[in-house]
Amino acid sequence: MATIRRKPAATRRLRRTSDEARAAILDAAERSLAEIGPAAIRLQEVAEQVGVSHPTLLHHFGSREALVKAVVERALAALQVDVIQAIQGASDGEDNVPALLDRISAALATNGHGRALAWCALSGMTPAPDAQRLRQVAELVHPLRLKRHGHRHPPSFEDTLFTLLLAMFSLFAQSVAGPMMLEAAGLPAGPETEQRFRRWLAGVLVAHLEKGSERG
Amino acid sequence: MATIRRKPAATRRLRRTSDEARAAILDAAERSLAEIGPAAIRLQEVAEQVGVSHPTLLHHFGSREALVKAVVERALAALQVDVIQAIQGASDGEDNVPALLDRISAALATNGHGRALAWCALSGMTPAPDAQRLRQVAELVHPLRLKRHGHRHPPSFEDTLFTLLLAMFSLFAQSVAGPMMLEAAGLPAGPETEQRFRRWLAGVLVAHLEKGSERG
DNA sequence: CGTCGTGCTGACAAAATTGTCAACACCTCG
DNA sequence: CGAGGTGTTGACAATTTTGTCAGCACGACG
Repeated sequence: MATIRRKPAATRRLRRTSDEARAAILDAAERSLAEIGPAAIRLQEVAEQVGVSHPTLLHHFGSREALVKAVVERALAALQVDVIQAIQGASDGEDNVPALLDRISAALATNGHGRALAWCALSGMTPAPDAQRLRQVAELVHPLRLKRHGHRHPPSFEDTLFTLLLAMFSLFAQSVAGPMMLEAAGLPAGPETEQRFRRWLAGVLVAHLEKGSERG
Repeated sequence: MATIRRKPAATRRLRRTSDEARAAILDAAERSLAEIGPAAIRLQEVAEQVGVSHPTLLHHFGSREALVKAVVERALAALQVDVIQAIQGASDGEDNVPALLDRISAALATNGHGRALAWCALSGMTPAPDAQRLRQVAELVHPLRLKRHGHRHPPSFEDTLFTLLLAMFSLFAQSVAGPMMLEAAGLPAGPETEQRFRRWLAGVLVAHLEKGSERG
């Protein structure tokens, strides 16, 4: 049996370490995820972006499903880190809420991570359990709020949690459907308007957080 | 040439009017849309749900793309109607905000229309231009708010618009990512918790809407 | 410099999916 | 009851996409 004929490599073949290859592949796949969603992650297309052939992806990840899973997990982990850093970075004072919202918004925007989160929610993918990150943040913030607050009518922990939830809901929705909603509102689409809304939201949140201390 | 052999129809073949067939097909396709997204709308699967063969879908819609478009347009139109009805139905008084939020939330939940909206936003589908529905609502509500309000520091129209936007963002996000977010918050997932958040949100919104009149 | 591990590839296979087409079946109308 | 219109279908074609596999190529290491 003659051996099967092969084309000689026209150019010097690129050879990466396994980790480098996986990272390059995940980068390309993540772009597809953010643009159209998980269905857009096609082996051929991703391989083309990376500059390799599609069996290479299967070599590194085993199957398309495993690749998608890896992309999603990495994106969500990065988002989590970014959001936590945003919160910690703005924890110097509660009066810096506008900057905090901007940072979280930026974290949701980078690499389409907010959109990736939405795709996950819609696809029914259960990301790695979040270990109740929001609750942890609330447990961190609530004592500070109580300290600031007069002792009459102290706000409940649930109120702090819901306030956080409201902020996350709003920023998440803005990152996913911001342009569509702004258009429906007859507002000029664009980052300026979105930031304007965020500043307004910061005012509402602060007013709520400080409500009651004025009454005491 | 002998004519091609055909299987005789085992059972009496169902025959609908064109409109009936289209509606049945759209119903089945919408279920797929809400469950997994536009990519889940597969001719074979939808046809199976309807109980017809897949060329029937192509006969009625011409192509898969046209079918998806029809599903999306119908879903979004229905959502729009539901939301407007919810707002009008609760327009008897501003103090009925909790009921209003519940109604809009229900509109977003029925038939997964909120999820469909999210899929559209993520897929980059531009639905039929909304004719700035949110703005129209704001223009309806703002005068009422001004009338209720003392004449000192009258709220701006933009403030009313942003308040509406905040409500829509929150309810939209809750309909899409509610369970995921609640879990991250360490709250028990379920409609009770979601309603609880909505009531809390209503309180925040009302407080904001009435703010300033207390100062005057 | 040989050989060994592994990143990488072309060719092929298999399955799924969209779309085409001629023919069939049922209803309506003259 | 015959003819036309149209909803419906099985069979087929073409394309796309995932997955398999044997073998090549490049770097490391003795």
